[in-house]
Amino acid sequence: MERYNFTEIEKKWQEYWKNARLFNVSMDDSRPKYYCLEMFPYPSGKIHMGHVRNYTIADVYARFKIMQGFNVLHPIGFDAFGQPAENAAIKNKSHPSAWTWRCIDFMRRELKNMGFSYDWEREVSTCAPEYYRWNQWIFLKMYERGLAYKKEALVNWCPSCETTLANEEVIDGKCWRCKKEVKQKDLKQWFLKITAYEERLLNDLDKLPHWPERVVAMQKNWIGRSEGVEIYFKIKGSNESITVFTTRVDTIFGATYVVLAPEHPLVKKLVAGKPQEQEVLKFAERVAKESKVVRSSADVKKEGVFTGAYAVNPVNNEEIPIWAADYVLMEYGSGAVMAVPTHDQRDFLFAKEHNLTLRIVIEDPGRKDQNPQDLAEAYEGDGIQVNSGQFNGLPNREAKIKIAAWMEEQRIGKRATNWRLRDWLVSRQRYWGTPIPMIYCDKCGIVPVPEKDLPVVLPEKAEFSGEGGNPLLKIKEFVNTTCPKCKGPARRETDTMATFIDSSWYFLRYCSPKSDRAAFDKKEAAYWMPVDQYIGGIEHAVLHLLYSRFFTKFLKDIGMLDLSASGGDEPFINLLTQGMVLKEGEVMSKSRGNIVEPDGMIKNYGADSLRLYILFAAPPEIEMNWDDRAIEGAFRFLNRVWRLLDTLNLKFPPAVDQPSSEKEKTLDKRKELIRKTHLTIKEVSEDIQEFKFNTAISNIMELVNTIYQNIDSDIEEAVKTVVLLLSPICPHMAEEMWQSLGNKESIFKAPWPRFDPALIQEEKINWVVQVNGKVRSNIETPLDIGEEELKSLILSDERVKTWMNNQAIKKFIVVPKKLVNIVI
RNA sequence: GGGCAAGUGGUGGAAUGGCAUACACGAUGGACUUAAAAUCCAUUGGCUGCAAGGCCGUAAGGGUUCAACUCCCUUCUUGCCCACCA
Repeated sequence: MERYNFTEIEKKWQEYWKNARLFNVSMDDSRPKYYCLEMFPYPSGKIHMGHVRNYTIADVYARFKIMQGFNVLHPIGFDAFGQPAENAAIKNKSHPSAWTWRCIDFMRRELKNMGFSYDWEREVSTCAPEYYRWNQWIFLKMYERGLAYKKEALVNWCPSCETTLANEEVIDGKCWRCKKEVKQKDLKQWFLKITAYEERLLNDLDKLPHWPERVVAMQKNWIGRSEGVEIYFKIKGSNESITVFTTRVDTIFGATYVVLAPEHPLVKKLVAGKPQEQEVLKFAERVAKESKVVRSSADVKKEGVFTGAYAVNPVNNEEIPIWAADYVLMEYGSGAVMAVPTHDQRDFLFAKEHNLTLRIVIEDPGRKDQNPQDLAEAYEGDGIQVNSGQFNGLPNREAKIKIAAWMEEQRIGKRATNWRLRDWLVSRQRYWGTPIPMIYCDKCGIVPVPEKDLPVVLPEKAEFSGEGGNPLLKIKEFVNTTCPKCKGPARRETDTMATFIDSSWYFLRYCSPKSDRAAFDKKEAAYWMPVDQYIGGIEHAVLHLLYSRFFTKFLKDIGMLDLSASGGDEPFINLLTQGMVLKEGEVMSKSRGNIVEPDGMIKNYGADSLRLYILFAAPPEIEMNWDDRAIEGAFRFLNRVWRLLDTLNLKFPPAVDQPSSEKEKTLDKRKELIRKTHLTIKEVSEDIQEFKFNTAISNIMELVNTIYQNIDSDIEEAVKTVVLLLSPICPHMAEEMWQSLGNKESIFKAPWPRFDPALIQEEKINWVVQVNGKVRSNIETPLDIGEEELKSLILSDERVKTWMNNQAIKKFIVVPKKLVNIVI
């Protein structure tokens, strides 16, 4: 037989799948549906090993589910808007559109070479007007409901990308894309009111038991709910008051000063006309210029100035100084805090620096009657209230509740919940994105583009010089328009949408990708949604996954999306976050020059070898280290499987007059092989179901090894099983072998094999015998042995006797069918 | 600073209370070959012993248990996330 010609075979079956429309699906109530989704790629030009790993995991699962009888939706598309295309256009003096579509063509071909089971008729690209039209439509729906709004705010500005960024896109004070430092800028920008959903986004995380815990933790962290009390401090000699938020109201009697963020609006008012005015304003100005990175680094010395004004602590009417300091952030809470230096480390450091009053109000149970001046650091633990008026003597946790209630009664405070989540800034001052469908009219103000006028098409003619900001600003035909209300002259919004909007609902578009009546067909979406299995990188744990959850809830609320089948409003039921692919412990990157190209691997070893290797090397969730030599091992294994066909075809019927001892031996071998075959079906099915592909593969390898060890018995059933079990992982070779085994239809029309529990039963038990917990012997017994019989058998074992050395048995522990431990 | 995850042969990893190192990669030796490739066979945690065997061994230390890579505590290291969040 000819050797395994993967190039030819892989091409043959990819053609076959396409022509037979094997993976093109439609609604079918006779079978359970299964929606298997991977995070669609940004078309940067080439697929990389990260994509290969992500999509191979998904593909194995999709094919596995097909064979299990599910109606499997497994789509792909391209997240095609975004800045790299624009940068490439500037660099190559071309157009982002041309660049993007070229990249898409290239990547599509590469994906096809991998043999993924996509329904290619559902492919979407977010940069097509048929797609982004619905971004605009959803935006308008949000605008109608007050969830899209424009406001002037201090926003994150990346000077190098020349655009604004969402909070989620600022990592360590730097731009997530170009890693340059982000500046703060006062701009009027479009926001989506994701905070209107904060409570649901938080609480519904508990309805996602099949999400990785750390993703849930990261989202909880990001939404950042904290409960506490808002307290109102009157300002001495003024009608104004300062609102502060605290989670430690039990320390209120220890508040010895109040601190405002330097940019707090009250600061200017407080210092007006005071001797401190110049100093304070200068300080505020200096802090405002500081970047987020500098300001938020924890080891920086806390700086601040006294405003000259005093506040009144409402619980004891004490007058305490008001300071402005850089360690208080305007973005969080009310931009003002009550400072309790004895019980908050930041306040402690600041108070020490500026010689402010310290008063202990919660006693450290380990150090009673301490002098506050002797403290080396703030005590943030629990204890008993002291110096706290009528609350003295209470444990602080109890006091916390009582003080809050009392303050509400006295109307000097109110229980409050604070959230870290901010509204989503979606305006981008870039060309290559969805135009925000809004019009500015001098007479009518902000006017939304009427639905019938959608899409607002991105004009083709634009110049990409890289200078002078957004190219859309310079396109007169685009900017100048008429007001839909008064028909007078008006201007279009030139900001485009953040591309994370595109990916916040693409999984819905896949359900009916061609629909020109709606973003998605309600019936189709009701059938396919929610996504049963979502697979992608951990880097989207907050951004994309949070935004998609928000969009899904919104679309359900406006009656677009019917998720009654799943009883919730979450888009993704199961989530798998795959690990990265590394080379020698480092991320593959151009600058490091350590990129392994999937294309080259396909050429040398075939897609099946690549798929097999990438799954075998490590469990999907953890990072894997690429090893050029190990993929050869995968290739060798596939050849070893392939050669089984030779063995089968060369087989002669067994000689009739075999000696009886030989016959028995053959029978034994056959039994052994059947047992191993059924055991492997069981193990591999369980492993694939749980994404344990590496052990699934090692189990298949063991079965292949067993076949070779019993090569002179009847191996046909075992070989057939190997081919079936391997088919989701190495689909091309499996199809070819399946055909060689005499099957006329695709292996993916065949049912997933089942095991017979009776056949995997062991005929004997091999007991592990321990003496004092150490393995000392092995004993074989029939299945139905009684405990007494077992005991006497074991105690008569020579090795056991030696180790027991006639000592009395203290305990005799039997683990059924496995192990015995004799304690002496 | 807080949170989460992980640490097992030369390497990737397996075992999640019950024979630690399955399955591979690599290495060494051998068979086949004029030779090479491919393939096949054997060995492959450490120490010790002629051998049978014994002892040690899952980052370090302690604990629970008849039994611990697995559970608990302490420490160290690495990775990720969050972070002057009041």
